[in-house]
Amino acid sequence: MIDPLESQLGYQLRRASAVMMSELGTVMAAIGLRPTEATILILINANPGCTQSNLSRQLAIKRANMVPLMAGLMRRGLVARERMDGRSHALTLTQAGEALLAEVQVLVNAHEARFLAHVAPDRIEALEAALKAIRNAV
Amino acid sequence: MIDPLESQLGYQLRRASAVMMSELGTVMAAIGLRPTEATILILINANPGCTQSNLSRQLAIKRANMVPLMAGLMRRGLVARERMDGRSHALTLTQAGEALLAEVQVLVNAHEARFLAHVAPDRIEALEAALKAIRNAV
DNA sequence: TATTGTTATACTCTATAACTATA
DNA sequence: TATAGTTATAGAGTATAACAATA
Repeated sequence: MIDPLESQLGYQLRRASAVMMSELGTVMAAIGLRPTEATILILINANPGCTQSNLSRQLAIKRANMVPLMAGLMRRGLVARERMDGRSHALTLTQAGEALLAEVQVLVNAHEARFLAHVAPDRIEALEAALKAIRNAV
Repeated sequence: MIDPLESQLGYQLRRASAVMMSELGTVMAAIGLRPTEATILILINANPGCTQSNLSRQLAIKRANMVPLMAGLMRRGLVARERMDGRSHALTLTQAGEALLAEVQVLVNAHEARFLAHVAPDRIEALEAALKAIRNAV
C-alpha cells in the first residue's frame, strides 16, 4: 500500500506517541495506575504543597477533569490534601504514594530506555529539541 | 513549578503530538473534516480500489471503528464503493472527494510547514528518523 | 471580579465481543 | 477456518457551561 502519510511529520508524531503511550499504559497497569495518574504523582512529589489547579495548568488537563483523577488517587490513599486558604488544598504524597512513586520511576526509566535504545545517540538531542520547539510553536 | 516530565521523551512526544493534532483539528474543521477523515481520503486517493480493511490496518484503526467513519464519508458523497468479491468493497474518491482532497493537501502542507519552521533544518532528518525508530520499536 | 474546586454532560477515540456472509 | 464488514457497547480522554465558596 502506498502511504503518503509516511512523510508527514504530524502523522508520524501521532503514531510514535501512540506506540509509546500504549506501551506505557500496559507497563503502568501492572501497578494499577494509568499514565496520567503516574504523571500526577511525579508532579506532586516534585512540588509538595501544590494545588489541583497548579497540576491542571502544568499538565494541560482541564480543572474539571482533575476532579475524578484526584478523587481516585485519594481514595487509594496515595495522595493527601490539606486545606490551605478555604478554596484551595495543598497536595502531598502519602507514604503509600511515595512507595508507589518509586515503582513508577523504575518503570518509567525502563520504558524510556527501551525506546531510546532504538534511536541513534547522536539524534536524541535533536529529537528532544525538536519536540520542545513543536510544543512551543503555538 | 518543578517539572521532571520535561526530561521525559514519552511525555514530550505526547504533548508535542497533542499540540499538532489540536491545531490540525482546527484547520480541518474549516473544510468539515476531522484529521482521521482526512487521512482516509489521502490513503484512498493513493490506493484507489483499496478496502476498508486495508485502510484499517494501515492506519491502525480497528475495523469496527472504520464503519462509522466510512459511512460518514459516503453519506457526504466524498467516497464511493463498489462490491468486489461479495465480502469486500473497492473504495474510490468521488469527484467531490478529489476536490476536497486538494484542499486537504493545501491545508496539511501549510500545517506541516508552519511547525517545521520552528525546527532547525539540520534536526528535521534526525526527528523523522527517530520517530520511525520509536514507531517500530515494538 | 477572578480563582478553586466541583457537578453534569457530551463528544471523540479506542477497545472488545459477537454476529453475518463470504472465501 | 479465516476474512470483510457490521452492530453494540464500554472505557478513556477531553471539552464546555454553570455553580458555590472564597480571595
